[in-house]
Amino acid sequence: MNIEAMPTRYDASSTETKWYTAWEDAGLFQPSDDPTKPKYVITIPPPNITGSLHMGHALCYPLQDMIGRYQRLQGKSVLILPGQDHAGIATQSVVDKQLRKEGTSAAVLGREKFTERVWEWRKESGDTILNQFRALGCAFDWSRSRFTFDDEYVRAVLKVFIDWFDRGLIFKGKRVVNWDPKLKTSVSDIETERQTIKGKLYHLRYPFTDGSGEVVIATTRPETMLADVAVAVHPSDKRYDGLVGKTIRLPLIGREIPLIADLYPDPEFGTGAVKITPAHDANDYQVGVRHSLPMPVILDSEAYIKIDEVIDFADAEGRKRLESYNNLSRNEARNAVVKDLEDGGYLVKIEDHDIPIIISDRSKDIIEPLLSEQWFCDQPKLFGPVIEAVRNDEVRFHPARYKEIFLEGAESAPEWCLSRQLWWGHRIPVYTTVSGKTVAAHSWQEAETKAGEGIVSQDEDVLDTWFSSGLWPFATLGWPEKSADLDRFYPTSTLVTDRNIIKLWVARMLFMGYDLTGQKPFSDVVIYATVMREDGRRMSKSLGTGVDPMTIIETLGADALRWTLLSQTGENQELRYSERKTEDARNFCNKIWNATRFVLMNCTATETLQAPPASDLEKIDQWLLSRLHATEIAVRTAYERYDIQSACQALYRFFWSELCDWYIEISKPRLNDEARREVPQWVLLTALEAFLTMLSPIMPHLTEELYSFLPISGKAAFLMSNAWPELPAEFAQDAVEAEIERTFDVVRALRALRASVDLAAMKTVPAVYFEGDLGGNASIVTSQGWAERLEAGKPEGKFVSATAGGVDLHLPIEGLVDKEKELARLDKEQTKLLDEITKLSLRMENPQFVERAKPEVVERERANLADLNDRLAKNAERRKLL
RNA sequence: GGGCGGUUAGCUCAGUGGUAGAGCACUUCGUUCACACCGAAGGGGUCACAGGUUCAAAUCCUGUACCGCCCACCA
Repeated sequence: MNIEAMPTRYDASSTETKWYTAWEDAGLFQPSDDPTKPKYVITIPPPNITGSLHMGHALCYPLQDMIGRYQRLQGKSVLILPGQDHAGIATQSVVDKQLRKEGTSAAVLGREKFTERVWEWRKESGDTILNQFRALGCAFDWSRSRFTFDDEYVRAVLKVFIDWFDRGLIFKGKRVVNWDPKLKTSVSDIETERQTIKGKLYHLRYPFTDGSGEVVIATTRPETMLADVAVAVHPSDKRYDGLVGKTIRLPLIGREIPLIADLYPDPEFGTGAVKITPAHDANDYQVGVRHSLPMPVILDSEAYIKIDEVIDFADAEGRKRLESYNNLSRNEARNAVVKDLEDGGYLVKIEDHDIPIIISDRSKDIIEPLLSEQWFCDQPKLFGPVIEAVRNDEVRFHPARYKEIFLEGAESAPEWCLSRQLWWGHRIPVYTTVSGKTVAAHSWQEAETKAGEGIVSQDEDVLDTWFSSGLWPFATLGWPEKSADLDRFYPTSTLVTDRNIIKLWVARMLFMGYDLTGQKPFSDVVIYATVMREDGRRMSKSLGTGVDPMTIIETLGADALRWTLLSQTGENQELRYSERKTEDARNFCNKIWNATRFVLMNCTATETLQAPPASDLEKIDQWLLSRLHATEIAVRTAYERYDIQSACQALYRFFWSELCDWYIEISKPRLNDEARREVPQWVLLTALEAFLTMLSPIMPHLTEELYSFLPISGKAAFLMSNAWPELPAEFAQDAVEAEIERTFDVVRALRALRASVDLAAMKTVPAVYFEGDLGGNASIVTSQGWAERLEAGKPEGKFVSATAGGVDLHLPIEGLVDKEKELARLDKEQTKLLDEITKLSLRMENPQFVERAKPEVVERERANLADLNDRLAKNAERRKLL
């Protein structure tokens, strides 16, 4: 490397692409073939093919890359397997939206043409996000990339469905589910959002059939009363003593419905009586099941009134009314029903009320709880081994608090609605025979063979996306085939994901893994923080509050962005992003660049250096190596605990403060001296190699570039394939650290003293005097305090003084001392000293403290007090000299 | 309603029993031959509040307030 050619600014963009290509060409993204190496495996959370990079991704994927890079340095054979999720509903609605822009739609095209169209779209732009992971520097094994619609993957999905169907773990049932009337499908909870809107609470009069009075109920959805099948009260509610069992005539319709007792109604709320509409409310549905009530549906799949299931139970007048409501929208029906209730004298009152609604993420339409026939999976049964494994820490969560959160969810898991009324997804492999039997099979032919009779149809629905993603850790490795990869890489090591999908995805992978492979799919689950804006608000594309990571990468670099996010990653549940922080990170990159440039300028010897004999090392060399040793331990233990922010803190402090601010500055005189330069050269190169290696998981590009310049022996082909530093135990020297820190205190005091008399930093003064013991470190004080020489004793003439680290410093003053300024400085010091002395004396005079506190604490405080008193006395003396 | 996390310098955050820390921002000084995306010095905090435990509490316990998230949602 021609050092003169190194610019004084680090250029991230050219460096980053250069090295990414080099690593990939060298095959470094694939696991090592060496069978003796322990393995480390991550299957990344497959992003949706519709996905585009956001700040959450910019944290999640580099975090996995960083863990992988660290494990690789630890000598492991690392596989990080990437891929993508077909993301049924998300993709279908994106493509459908495109079609609508073109004046057509999925419905017009039909199932087959539509699916073809989605495939086309995927080929065009489905890989965008994976390419963005490359820009972030993610060392993923692209040769093993998987898609949940790969042929082998589809086979795995079907096999699981068929096996579980045959074992009775998957079954068809009628339940109230989240229904999206716009997309006309059931949706999972994660695809919905709960909101509260201002609405009305309608109080309605429901008369008894025998004319003996009435029950008043309250509802926010009056239009659903058309499908009411009962009114429920709490059994302990005295107001309804003796009334339960009576029959009510449903207003407008004339249907006769019972007054029943159930634990569901809250006697505190309203009149304590609840109308029961089992087909359109999840709670009502449960009541309906308990009391074997009919469950008529009055809304169609687009949420328009549909009367055929209720019409037969209405009286003549009721039928006429129902006809008038038929095909009205939810809102129209509400208005009509309320008007008719009012006209009929059934409306008691209308109150303002906050009503909870569920919004579909994709369509933004209001979710309708709707009774429909769907496929379900018996999750509660499958959760058994998982609950045990998590409880026993066979699978560990980081941060650990998610363990309890997970267990609570797992223990109360409901049945899992598997079916979606979409076209983009794995079609449910259930076939109906001529005789009406159902059979699950891989194909039409297999179904016929299995059933022993002709098949008339296949189920139209597709599977919930999470069913296929649940197989991710093993289906990507070839399961159910006994493939070499499955044998070699399963179970995987760590799963990194967002806390929002613990139940939806992590839980499914766990029980699918245990049931289907008999092993845990991974050992550790790492939950990372949500990336927020600096003001604490969410980053949201629709609100325009997002920051595009690609723009940041282009202007400030992927390494700077990685540092920004990873250096804020620990056990926190959110972090705040601002571009300013990435500018700081960019500055850190530049500092590393320039410090390395400086070292290279000072290590121009053609042959590489050997470690000097220990006796050649000065205290300051020993100090830096000791700090390096401590930093290595801090960084390694922090990485192991996924406490990335602590690792970053240790690296930052070591590099900027210890290596740059102190060691390099102190070493400059030796580096400029031919005869003495070898030791600091060796120390700098040793520290730099270790530092760059330790930092490389977080800033892979910059560190790789600088490593390539280092004139050291035994270099790895790439820093990425280097080994984690193994530092000799002799590097650790606590006593040297303490001694040097004390010397730095003296230097700081001298600099402050100079500043107090307006002496510019770095402006050399002829002499500084001192009293006390500087050990062998006087030269540090001289050079770092910018003095030509240091002399023992007190100077002649005027001077100002300071005390630190047990040393008195005297700085001669030319001309007059600025008395007022000096007095002010001494006053300030005196106030501070007196304050501390008072506090400390009180403590020392407390016999309880002396008796009960640890002896070393008492001893330390005693010494402190003596020192403070000593400094107070000196302060007084210095006043007299003014 | 239940659970979890948070509240420390102007901002963003470290700090789990022994004299309050970092980065940024701010003030003053400085372009000296690694770096002005830099260096030196400095100002700035009764650690949300109230009790308690302890010789000693930002730190442990109890309660309160506010912010955020999750779960269950009262029709």
